[in-house]
Parts: sequence; structure tokens; C-alpha cells
Amino acid sequence: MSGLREEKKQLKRQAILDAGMRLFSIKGYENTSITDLAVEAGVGKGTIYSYFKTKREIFLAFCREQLYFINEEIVRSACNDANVVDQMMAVFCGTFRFIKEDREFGRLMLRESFFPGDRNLEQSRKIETLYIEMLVPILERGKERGELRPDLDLHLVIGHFYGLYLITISAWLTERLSSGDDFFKTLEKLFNQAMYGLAPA
Amino acid sequence: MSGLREEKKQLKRQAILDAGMRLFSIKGYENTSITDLAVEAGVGKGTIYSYFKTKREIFLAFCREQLYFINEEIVRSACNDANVVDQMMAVFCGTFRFIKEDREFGRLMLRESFFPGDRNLEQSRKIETLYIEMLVPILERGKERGELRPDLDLHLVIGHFYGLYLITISAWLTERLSSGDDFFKTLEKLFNQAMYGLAPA
DNA sequence: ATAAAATATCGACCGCGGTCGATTATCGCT
DNA sequence: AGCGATAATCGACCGCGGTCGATATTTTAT
Repeated sequence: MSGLREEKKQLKRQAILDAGMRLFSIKGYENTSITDLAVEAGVGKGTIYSYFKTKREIFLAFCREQLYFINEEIVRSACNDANVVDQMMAVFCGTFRFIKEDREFGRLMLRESFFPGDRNLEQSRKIETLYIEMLVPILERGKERGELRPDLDLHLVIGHFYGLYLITISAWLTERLSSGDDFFKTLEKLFNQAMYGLAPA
Repeated sequence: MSGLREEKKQLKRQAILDAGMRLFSIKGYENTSITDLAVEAGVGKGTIYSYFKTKREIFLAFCREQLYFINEEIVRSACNDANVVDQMMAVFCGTFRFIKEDREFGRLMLRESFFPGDRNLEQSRKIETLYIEMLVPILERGKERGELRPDLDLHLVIGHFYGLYLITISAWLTERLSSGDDFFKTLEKLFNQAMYGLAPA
């Protein structure tokens, strides 16, 4: 009976994550205290910190789960033959819809994903990986079809699109873009700028 | 003597800001409490909140001041005839050097600038304006010289460069880019990608 | 089976950012 | 100058995220 400890640990870890899923969904992040999570998960407050380094780490784990399902859905319903810009738009618009549902939520997720504290680096990376694995195939197919220059480093191209997405989201969060529609249009313009370049042809 | 009230208010506001400048520089943001600021500024704790909505707002005001001087320096020593990419590199590298000095500091500034809470929108915008006013002339001259397509919306171009800067900073903060030199090289590659486009010529 | 070592659990406790109503200082009016 | 009205000031107070040492549980060695 030497695995007893390990078994219980996994169970509790999951219980805390589940509590997070439920409470964050219902009450939101700010209105859910660590004590709330502890009660909901049936453990002591201190115990939570032997499974997660910060409250934000639990939050990021929750976000990752959500994004995972969203991205699955996107990939499932994706048209592999569409051009690169359209496919990129589909991916980022999917994430945006998630963010749009709850502004505060989205703001927090972006903060922690892109400018994470040292303690939350790991979760931030996991989310990043989620996107890289989804985007690389799209770009590879684009390269094969001759839509992209053959000499491009695909990770840099992902960074390029991601950066444009980031700044557009930021503009939306700071209300420089007011509607969801403005968001789409701006993002599309930027993506096309990226494709065809800023310099004259 | 009807201006007495207004006069005192301005004085106290500045005293709080000055206290922020000093303490944030010496002890860092996290290690400076509101109480510290209050004592240093010679006011009560509650009084601070009748001048600033949050601790972060004081921090952003401090950052703006710093960035203002950095940008002045950049503009002063800038070569107006250099090509657009070089001038953009000069601007963003200047900001990066500031951020590089104190990682935690930089992380916080980026968070609050790009994903600000509703209460800090105003300060975030002021910093944004700082950059727009600096970058527009660079791009206008680029357009005149024929380096940029004449039909471009310059604000979108600023967004484009800014987005690439953002994602590169994020990569540096999350240690995907380890050295300052990696940062420069990556940023330059991305800027050139933007100029010449991702699609084949 | 049992004692000793190792580890997991817990909640009292800390300092923090931010709030609020009691208190004090200034203003406008006669 | 004197007196309500108005606005600025303050620090006790709140709930929070996070810490830590005392306690309880499991493992290991005999």
C-alpha cells in the first residue's frame, strides 16, 4: 500500500481544480477567494498552496482547459484548404469570443499568459504550446500551397500573427476599438498588411 | 484667497507622485506599500486615494515620466534620414533598455499599459499617446521617401510595429528569448518580415 | 507490531490594497 | 467677523492572498 499517498494527492489536486472550474465560472475570479476554493474542494486553505503556487496558477490551469476545448472545436470545423489569413482569423476570433464573454476574465488571462510572474511561467508556456501546435500545421500547408515565402521561420510567423492579435486585443480592451466587429475588421487589415508587406511592391 | 484649496491640492498631488518616484526607484513597486507612500509624502493613507484611484495609477504615472525622458533622448539623438526599420528599432530598443533594467518593473508596466483595469485606462492612454506622437512623424517621413506604401493608415502601421514589439517583449519576459541580443535580432527580423511581407513577391 | 523518519494538512496569522464615516479645514455669504 | 455649507483629511477597519509552525498521517526500518 505504498501508492496511497500519491493517489490521494492526485485526487486532491483534481478536486481543487474542479472547485476552481465551478467557482470561477459562477462567481468570477475576483469574487472567488482562496478560502472559497478550499471549502468547495474540502481541504484546508494552506493545503491549496502545496498543490499550486498562486491563485493565478489555478486560474491559468482553468483557462488552459477552456482554450483547449475551444481550439479543438476550431480545428474540427476548420477548412484546411482555406487561405492562411482566413484560417488565422478563425483561430484568433475563436479565442476572442471567449475573451469577449467576460472582459475582466479575458484581461486577466492575457496578463498572465503574456506577462506572467516567475511563478506562473510554466502554465503560461503550456498555453503557448497549445497555440503553436495548432498554428504550425496551418502555416506549413500555406507554405506548401505557395502562399508563404519558403524561407520563413514558421515560429517567427506565428509570433508575427500573434503579435498583431495581441495589439488588437489590447486596443479592444482599452476601448480604442469599441465593438467586436471593429475588432475583426482591424485584425483582418493587420493580417493582410503582414501578408503583403508595408513596403511598396 | 479663493485658490488656496486648489493650490494645496496640486502641491499634495505632486508630493505623492514625488514620493512614488523616490520609493519605487529605491525599493521597487512590490516592496513599497501605500502606507510607505503616505508617510513619505506626509499625508494620511486615505488621502492618497482622493488623488489616485489605485496604487497602479501612481505607478503608471511614474512610468510615463520615465518614458517621457527616454523618448526625448531618443528623438534628440535620432537620425531622421535613416530608414523606417532602423528608426523603429531605435525607439523600441530604448524602451526595452528601460524594461531590461528591472524585469519585474517592466512586466508590471506592460501589464498595466496594454491590459489595464478600467480604473487605469486614463494613464494607459497617456502612455499610448506618448508613442503615437513620436512614431507618426517617423512613418510620415518614410512614406514621403517612398519606403512605405502610400495608401497605408499610419495608425495601423504603428499598431503593426507595436504588436511585433509586444510579442517579442513577451518572449523575452517568459525566457523564450534569453539575452538582450536575442531580443534585438528577433525584433529586427520581425520588422523586416513586416516590411517585405509574408507572401512571395 | 512498533518506533522513528518523512511528509501532508491545517488554520491562526501577517501585511497588503482599498473603503468609509468621523473629524477638520476652507469657502461663500451676510 | 461669524456662521452654516462644502470639501479635504485621516486612520481604524475589512477581506484578501499568501506563510508557517504545530499537528496528523503515511512510510520505512527493525
